[in-house]
Amino acid sequence: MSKADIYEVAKAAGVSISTVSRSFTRPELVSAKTRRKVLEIADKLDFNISRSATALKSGQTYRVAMLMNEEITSWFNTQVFAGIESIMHPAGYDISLFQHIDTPENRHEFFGELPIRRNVDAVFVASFAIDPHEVEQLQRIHVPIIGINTPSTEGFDATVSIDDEKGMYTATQHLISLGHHHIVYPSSEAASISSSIDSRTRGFIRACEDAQEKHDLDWQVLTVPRGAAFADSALSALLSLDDFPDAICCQMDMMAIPLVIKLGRYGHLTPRDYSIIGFDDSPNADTINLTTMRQDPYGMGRTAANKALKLINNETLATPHEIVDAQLVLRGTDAPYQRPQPADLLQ
Amino acid sequence: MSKADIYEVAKAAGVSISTVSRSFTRPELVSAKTRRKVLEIADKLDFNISRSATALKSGQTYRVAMLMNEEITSWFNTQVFAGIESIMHPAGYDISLFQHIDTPENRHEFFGELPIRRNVDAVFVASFAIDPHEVEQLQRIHVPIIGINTPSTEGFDATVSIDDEKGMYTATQHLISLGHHHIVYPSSEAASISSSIDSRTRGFIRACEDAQEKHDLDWQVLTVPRGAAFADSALSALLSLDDFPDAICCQMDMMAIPLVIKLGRYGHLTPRDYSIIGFDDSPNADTINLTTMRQDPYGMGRTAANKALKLINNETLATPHEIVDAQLVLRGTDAPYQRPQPADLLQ
DNA sequence: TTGAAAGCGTTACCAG
DNA sequence: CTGGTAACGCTTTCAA
Repeated sequence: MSKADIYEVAKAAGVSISTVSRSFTRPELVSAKTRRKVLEIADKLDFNISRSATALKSGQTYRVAMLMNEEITSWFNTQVFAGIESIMHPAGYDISLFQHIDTPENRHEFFGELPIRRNVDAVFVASFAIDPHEVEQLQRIHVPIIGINTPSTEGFDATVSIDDEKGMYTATQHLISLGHHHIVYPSSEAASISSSIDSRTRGFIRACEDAQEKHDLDWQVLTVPRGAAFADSALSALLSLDDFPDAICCQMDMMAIPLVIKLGRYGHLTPRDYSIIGFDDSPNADTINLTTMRQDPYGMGRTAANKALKLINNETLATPHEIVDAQLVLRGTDAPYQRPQPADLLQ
Repeated sequence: MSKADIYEVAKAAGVSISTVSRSFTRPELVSAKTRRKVLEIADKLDFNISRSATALKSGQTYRVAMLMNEEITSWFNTQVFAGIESIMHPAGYDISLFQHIDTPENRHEFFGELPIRRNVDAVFVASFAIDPHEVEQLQRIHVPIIGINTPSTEGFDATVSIDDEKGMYTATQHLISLGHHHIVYPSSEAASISSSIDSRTRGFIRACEDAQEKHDLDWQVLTVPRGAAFADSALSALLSLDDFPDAICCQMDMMAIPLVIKLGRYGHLTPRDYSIIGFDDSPNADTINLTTMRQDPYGMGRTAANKALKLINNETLATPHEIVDAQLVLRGTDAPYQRPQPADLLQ
């Protein structure tokens, strides 16, 4: 009694397979009575339309690919994925995930084989720089390519990006306008391929350079190795500075949050002793009261997905390429500059 | 020149479509020279085997469903998903996600329509209680059903679960053995359907009851409303207690982390003034040095996926149902009980 | 409103 | 090792 096919359903309902098919996919073409009967029998026989067959017949795959740097478990990737999913799933699409597309081996394998060729209806590329050659390769699959936080729009049918550079420029400016002079930017080493992280660094540098003369700044980028312990590396680098800075500008909240907590253990309290600003507004940023630049990767995923749906549907996009700004979220880790006071007076 | 089909490739390569097909899926059956030529031409013509057609032909869908409570963005869900993905993707499967399967509307819709019927090769059910009727419904799709942290193994072909109750029993025992007497368990209200959260509460209660007489305990479960602000609710409930507890036992790290940080602002410092233990070992637990019970949802996802693959392959599982224990991770938020001292002596 | 039949792109059997 | 061909389960004209 298991796995009845469309013929059995048709027979049991006393109709043709055409009618069974229509009862599911174009119910309006079938009389209410027939349809009800068909659906009822189908349910009894555990029957349902096969997506594979539908896909084959229609030429669509009802599947989209999502390429990402690193793991889906990172905050940013999860949020973008969830945003895309929230649009694509109800529209009948599954997401085929390709993680770690930023490692040389995976890149080579992926772009060499192009396993998604003819097997997805659209491709999302989240947050990594694919080089011109790879964009070309991707285009050969002849489906819409949608970028999220890609460094360039070149070769993409649509993109959504936050302006990382401008966002970090704003963050830095905020610290400068609070009167801080000694500003450090702890930065984990750039990935092998340029990513949005680098744009942020540029934003910091540009803001400092622009304000340099007027504000007599002492600023620096403090580069630490990538890896799981990057925040601890930054911490120790910070502590080993001759003068502890009066402001710290962070690449991301995942850098800022551990710093706030652990610097506290070494007697450096924010906002009393220094200001610090993060980037992302990721979980726990509000818990520690972190002032930060907010971005909305979930929303970007939704935007990207909506564009993809239109593109799949052969519609033309009014604005294929969108840039959104990060928002300054003022909380409790920033304060106007105050001349440092002898430690024993602080009690 | 776009989207060549298998016939064009065959013609261009001077072979039959059978050979083209075999060159991709059973290369060992084709001579090296022929294969190389076919692959080369296929690449030139942007051709690749269609998964939809393969799926149709083979009767498999190369798709699995994953049902989850709430959103994929939660730490637990993301980890389980990533674990499943890490096994299923290389094996050629996509994951079709069904979120919020715990809300009445979604449940009704999902189990009524059973949209995955005949459309997935396996179903993963993560961390929610489906009632007996729903298990029955699910079984009607005639594919393996694998549970992750389901409250019962009934109706599942395989399950992996952590023993939430035992884990929390252990956590509670640890606090008791440190000499704490006044222990509070802040708990967000149970979801509409029973989940692993409830097991943890039971573990706490049982541990307290078991130790009650011998240790003269004063324990309580402090229930607060669910929702985004559950940690703040717990915080204020805690602060409004007549006597502040000397130990806090938390449902999960997401409760413990904000509490540690925010209680600090109100002058309650751990481990000086109270011990606190979390559950999960989620991100930032180590940053704040939280003593907690570790679970490994990523690993559970992998285990579940491996079971699924075997089941799909009609193999029998030696141990279909596995239970793993949470591990006590001792860090810095627990200490032996000390009689509270007058506040002014603490400076 | 319904039915018959062709065809979507594979795979697998059977020949050669 | 390679080719011909039927069949997988559906959708979609075209006719009735």
